[in-house]
Amino acid sequence: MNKEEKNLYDAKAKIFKALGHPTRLWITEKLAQGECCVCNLVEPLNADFSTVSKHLSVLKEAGIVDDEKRGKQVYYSLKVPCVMSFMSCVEDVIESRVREQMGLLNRRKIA
Amino acid sequence: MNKEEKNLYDAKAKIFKALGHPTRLWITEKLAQGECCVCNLVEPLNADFSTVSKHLSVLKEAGIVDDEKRGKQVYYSLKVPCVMSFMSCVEDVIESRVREQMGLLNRRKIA
DNA sequence: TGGTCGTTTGGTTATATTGCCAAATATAAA
DNA sequence: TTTATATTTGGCAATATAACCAAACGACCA
Repeated sequence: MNKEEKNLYDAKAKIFKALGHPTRLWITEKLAQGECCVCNLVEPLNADFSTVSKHLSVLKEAGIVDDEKRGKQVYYSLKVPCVMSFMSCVEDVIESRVREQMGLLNRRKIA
Repeated sequence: MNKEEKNLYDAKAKIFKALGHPTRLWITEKLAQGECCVCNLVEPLNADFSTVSKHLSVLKEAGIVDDEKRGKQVYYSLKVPCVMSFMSCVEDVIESRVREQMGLLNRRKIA
């Protein structure tokens, strides 16, 4: 893996990393339904304003969301809708894990 | 966000997190081309055996890869091919970021 | 049985991430 | 201009992650 290749993998990993936090994932899905100001994210997340703001900046840094200041508020929006199309794959992974674990339980029952 | 919902987001985030490391991303793409034993990953990654093994266990924990012991070797394989279909989206994100940055450069040149 | 090869596990240290608080900034309203 | 509101930034403490080394494990071979 040369330096250039390494940079590409770093860049890709950054995007996955940005999505790799429950709060940021929630925000991403929320934004998939339409733009939203920070203030409307804070309450449902039950987190500090600064915490939400920092999560948003991680998503922005990764190129996943966009922000636009309008008046006193900053509106964030999902920049890359294709992110959402991956969610069903992610859910597949989870489902298959659940199924496996049930399988293990059943085998234990039988034994 | 109730407890059950929180668990779902944790589980989803875990999958993104697992992919959120350049080495693990590289491994994932490598496995997309076919199964591979640990020994064949160590050299190209230029990393310690134990390091690679730990990365693999993160991917396995997340449900992304499967392992199978055959003789002395352990073969890992990509369990969820749909992961790869997301890569093009990730590359889109990167490309759009690059394009933006070039835009900024040009504007600076003009100014 | 003993050796060794491929792999995993445990421990340690360095580094990164998270979440909260307080303070700074910016826009709008009084 | 002062005040209030929405957001970001900086700093700090707690926690998580990463990489390396050494040691343990398990399958095969002599």
